[in-house]
Amino acid sequence: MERQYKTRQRELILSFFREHKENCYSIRDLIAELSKHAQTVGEATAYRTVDLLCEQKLLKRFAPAGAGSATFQYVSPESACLHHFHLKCQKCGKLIHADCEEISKLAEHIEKEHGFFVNHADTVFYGECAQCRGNGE
Amino acid sequence: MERQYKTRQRELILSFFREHKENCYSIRDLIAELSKHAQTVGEATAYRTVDLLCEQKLLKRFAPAGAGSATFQYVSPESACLHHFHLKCQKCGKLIHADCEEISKLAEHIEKEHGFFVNHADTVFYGECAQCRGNGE
DNA sequence: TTGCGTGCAAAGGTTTTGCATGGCA
DNA sequence: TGCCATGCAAAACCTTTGCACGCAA
Repeated sequence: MERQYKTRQRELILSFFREHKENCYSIRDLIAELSKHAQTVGEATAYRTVDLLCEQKLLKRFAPAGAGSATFQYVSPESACLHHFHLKCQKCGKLIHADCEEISKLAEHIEKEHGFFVNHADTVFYGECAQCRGNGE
Repeated sequence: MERQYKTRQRELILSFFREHKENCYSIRDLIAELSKHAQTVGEATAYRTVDLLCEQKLLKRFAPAGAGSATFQYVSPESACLHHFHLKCQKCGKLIHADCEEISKLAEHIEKEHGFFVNHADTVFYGECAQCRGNGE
């Protein structure tokens, strides 16, 4: 069933994201960061690889805010990202995994009272994290 | 202070969105819909106008799902859209304004317990609405 | 050796911008 | 009349795709 080859580029990209769990990167960023370490990956390959990793639920894709490009961030599969919500800081980019009961209760509430089935994977709370709020508004 | 002219195009675009509160439209959709009524608006003007309307909080911008283009939808200023959450159906596109206490309580919880300040304007719950769930999964 | 992966270049689509013209106030 | 708005065309981006070559297994 394993129809995929292990290549330098895929290892490189996955490692990069795994080593930078705190931030998200556009394809452009990714290539720039890799090139700092004298590593090169073709643009098309980068796009193809992040698509692959998104399908495998190893990366999360964030839509461009206004204009700009999509960004990607590592999400560990073991953290059960499919079952909790995500809080994304709009200032520093930090992604917080909120595994809290209150939030799941809300999802239930929305489903029962509003008849609306919430897609956890696509729903992100945007705002500002504790640290950024601390560092002067 | 009013540095803006009232033009046919702006009236037209705002009216269109106001008369179609239930759905969201890409620039391409918008121009197509208007042309059905023998109304024309240049593409550049359409982009410039929706940007303007977004700044004025009369439209809400939805980032493109995967590839594709951004879409825009009317949000009435009187409905206090800045203070409640939005549920967006990924099937039919309907935007539900959830003015419910449970949800505001959650925002408080997130702020108090997680130290994360939620930006209501940018946060959208994606999922599937009651009707679409009814019409066969 | 087989067939997937890569990289280049080209294509496709969306959004922005420059500039001359048009139109509101 | 003075500016802002419009529309066209061009440009700037972002992303996808075709194809020949490279490389893992």
